[in-house]
Amino acid sequence: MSRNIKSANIAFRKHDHRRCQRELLSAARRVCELRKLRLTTRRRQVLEILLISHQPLGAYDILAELNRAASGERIAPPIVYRALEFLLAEGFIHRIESRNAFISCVHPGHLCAAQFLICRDCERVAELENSDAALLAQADVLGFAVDHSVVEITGVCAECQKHGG
Amino acid sequence: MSRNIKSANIAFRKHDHRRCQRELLSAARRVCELRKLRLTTRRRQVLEILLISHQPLGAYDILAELNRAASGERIAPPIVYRALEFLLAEGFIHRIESRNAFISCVHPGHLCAAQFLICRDCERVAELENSDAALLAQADVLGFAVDHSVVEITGVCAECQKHGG
DNA sequence: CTGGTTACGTTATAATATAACATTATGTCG
DNA sequence: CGACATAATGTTATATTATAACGTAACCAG
Repeated sequence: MSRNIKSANIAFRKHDHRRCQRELLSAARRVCELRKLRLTTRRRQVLEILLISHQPLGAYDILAELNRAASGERIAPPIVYRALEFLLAEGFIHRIESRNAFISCVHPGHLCAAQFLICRDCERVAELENSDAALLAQADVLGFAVDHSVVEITGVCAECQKHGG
Repeated sequence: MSRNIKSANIAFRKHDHRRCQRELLSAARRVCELRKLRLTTRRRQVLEILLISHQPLGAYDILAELNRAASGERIAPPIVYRALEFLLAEGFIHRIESRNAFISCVHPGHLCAAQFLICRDCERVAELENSDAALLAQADVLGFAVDHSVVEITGVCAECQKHGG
């Protein structure tokens, strides 16, 4: 559990983010190779944009970033949404439903049931990896076959509680 | 726990829904009276539409229903969104983030941390009342002050597993 | 090198949500 | 009562998020 909490906290801890970016990108490359999938330029670009920070971005933010980078081109929404769809399916990113936004996964390719702590002050998002045993047990009692879980907790992070007063 | 599971299951169990509707509506009335709030015609209409079933409805579905009922009037989106905002704030309904939809609460006014089991076959939604102790404990360890939680589990309900094969 | 498949590009539009401001209803206090 | 303050509703326009539909290009298996 302490490992999870530590890893969960990555967005909140100081770390060598250049390296973090590089590692997450090459992890994605490796996973794609293993799965015989194509991490095409577009897909990589979208992933790279999400890897710039550990914050969630809207599809149109990503779109704007793409269009800003590639001056001249005029990229349209479906391109971004298709790349996002791929990255989601392979577990390289997550969708934050309560924000209509997307965020890079800190355990790429695991297809884990992620849980998020979202600070409404600083907007940072921590990803926890724990699955919720109690809830899954309850689903099981009801005979409900779980596919996908969305767990998004909004509140104020420790740091903002100190600073914000 | 068995009580929760039972109540959770209301959308899935046969029950006297006329009565269920009446009870949930009068519960809302009582809560508003207690809190000195106005359950105006519009707000009541929107709640009634959501009480027609235990299924989630989109804002524009509700809008269409309002406009169909009141022939002649041409009600606009902000009216619906404002009523929804009120009903959400008072805990009479919930928002299902992963569907951009709204659903009546089976414990009106409790401001409970609801959790949902959403069947992707029959689209029915069960509301569980349990809060997730493990997750909250973990948030606590991180010093994160929880405000609001979104827990939405998608899968296939027991009934659809039998029928769908 | 050709036919099937996958990914990308383009246009248009659907679906969801809110800003901004005008109007009406409600409660309250002299 | 009646005038004010507040809350709620109504109206117009527009922002934001997402997808349908169809054509083109890239890839790769035989």
